[in-house]
Amino acid sequence: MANRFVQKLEGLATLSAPDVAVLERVTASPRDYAAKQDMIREGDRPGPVFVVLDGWACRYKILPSGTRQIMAFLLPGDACDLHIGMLSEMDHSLQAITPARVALIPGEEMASMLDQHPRIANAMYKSQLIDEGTLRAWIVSMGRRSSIERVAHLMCELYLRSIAAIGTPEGEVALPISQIIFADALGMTPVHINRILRELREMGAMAFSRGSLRVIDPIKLVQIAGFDENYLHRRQRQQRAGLQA
Amino acid sequence: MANRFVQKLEGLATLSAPDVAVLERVTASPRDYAAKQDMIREGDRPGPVFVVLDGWACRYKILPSGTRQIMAFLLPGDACDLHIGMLSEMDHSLQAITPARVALIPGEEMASMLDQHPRIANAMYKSQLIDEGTLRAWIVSMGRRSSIERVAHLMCELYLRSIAAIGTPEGEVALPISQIIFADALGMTPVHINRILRELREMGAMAFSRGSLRVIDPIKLVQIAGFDENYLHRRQRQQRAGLQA
DNA sequence: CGAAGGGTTGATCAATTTCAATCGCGGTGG
DNA sequence: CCACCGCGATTGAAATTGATCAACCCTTCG
Repeated sequence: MANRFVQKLEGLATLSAPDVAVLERVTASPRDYAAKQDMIREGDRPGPVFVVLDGWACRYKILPSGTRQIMAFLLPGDACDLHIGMLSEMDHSLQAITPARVALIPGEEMASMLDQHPRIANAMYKSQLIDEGTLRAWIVSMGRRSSIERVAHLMCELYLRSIAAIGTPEGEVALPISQIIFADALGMTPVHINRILRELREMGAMAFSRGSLRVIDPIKLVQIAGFDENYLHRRQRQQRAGLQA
Repeated sequence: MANRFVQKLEGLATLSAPDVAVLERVTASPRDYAAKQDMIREGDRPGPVFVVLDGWACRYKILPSGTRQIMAFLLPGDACDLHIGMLSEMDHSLQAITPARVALIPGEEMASMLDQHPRIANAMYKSQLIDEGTLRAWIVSMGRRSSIERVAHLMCELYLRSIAAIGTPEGEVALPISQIIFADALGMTPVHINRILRELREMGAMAFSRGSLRVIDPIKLVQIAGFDENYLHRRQRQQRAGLQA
């Protein structure tokens, strides 16, 4: 049974048996991180490429004021930048949110893999483009959406990404995220997140509680969020379970 | 005299004469865009890679409500994503802010150049990493900085980037940006931008007027912004004029 | 059993938007 | 040459959103 990383790349390009074998090899000895453990910190010299095989992680930055901003969530199968090693210093930190299993791929190994396996390179570049699009979508949310729209939008995104990554069974999706973490991701206070979640619940759009998201009225949720899934480029992928339906 | 793109890449890696020759060739027939003209729109099928040789451009997205969010500024020498052609649909638009001269490099030509000129590939990947870091820095600003900090931060960024791109003579830097565009980039209203600019002027930190930025007290400005230039990774580059002075 | 870390709620405060006018300048047609 | 127009800049006042401050609750875990 292939790991989440291999599964994800297979969804982005048609890989040969040798391609898969190489991917299996470079992810064969993953490292485990505890929840809240930093994988690498701002200011550190970057080394290997991080690939999350299981669990959730995030990119974040702490400001002088002590507040934190999360800039991205990494779900199973997601990787940090492929060329991370080219820079002399990390400009942000990576942290496990849940206990996580992470493959560390040395820069040279990554380079030769990209060089010798064009299909892998193709899938990984696509994946990176999608990550970048997600970054841009976050900017749009933070800049121009009200807090309820912002929360709804992130929920839509995580709902789809989580299903794509984990392949969840039914209407209820596990998002192992505290309200505090949502606050750090959305640039709001935990207090306000809490109130907005209540509002969304009372509107009958969705209910989030104890790490589990239940989408009650998908159409309403998408509408509130002004959500347009095109930035996730799911058309690139094989199977796709919808949010609209 | 090499164009801005070549100059920028030379700042990121040591290029050979053949490297430079190839770069000159692929940028030899640029296209001109008028101010406010779209280069490509959300939903369009991506084609060639865009490289801005002269003038300013931006990435943006229009929301259903009609508001606009700018996600990045492209200065002379800056390029859009190298692998843009891999996706089936643009998830945002590109627009010239000023009249701009732009090289369009076909995907195949780009691919073979990256393949055959490792130094160019190196420089371009570094450049892309820096662009991504800038994206993340914007998220941090939008999420966790007050409006005065946010404005000050963007001014610091554009001051340094503009000098790096254009090589400006003295204390006064040309930023061909209206207050409306700043508002669209910072997720604020033009009215509020105006008031914040006044405040920064009255504090004696900087003065922005008619497309020209004068940094009056660099230390004060950096302090207000909580600006840490590490995300621009200027250490990667050759010459560097400071903001701290 | 006690402590810690979320989660929840109310009351108040502050930042930013919204609405509404006015101003100024560069360009254009008469 | 000059009045007019359109767009960006500027300012004031009112309305709104979200943050802050302060409790208190609940569950988990050592």
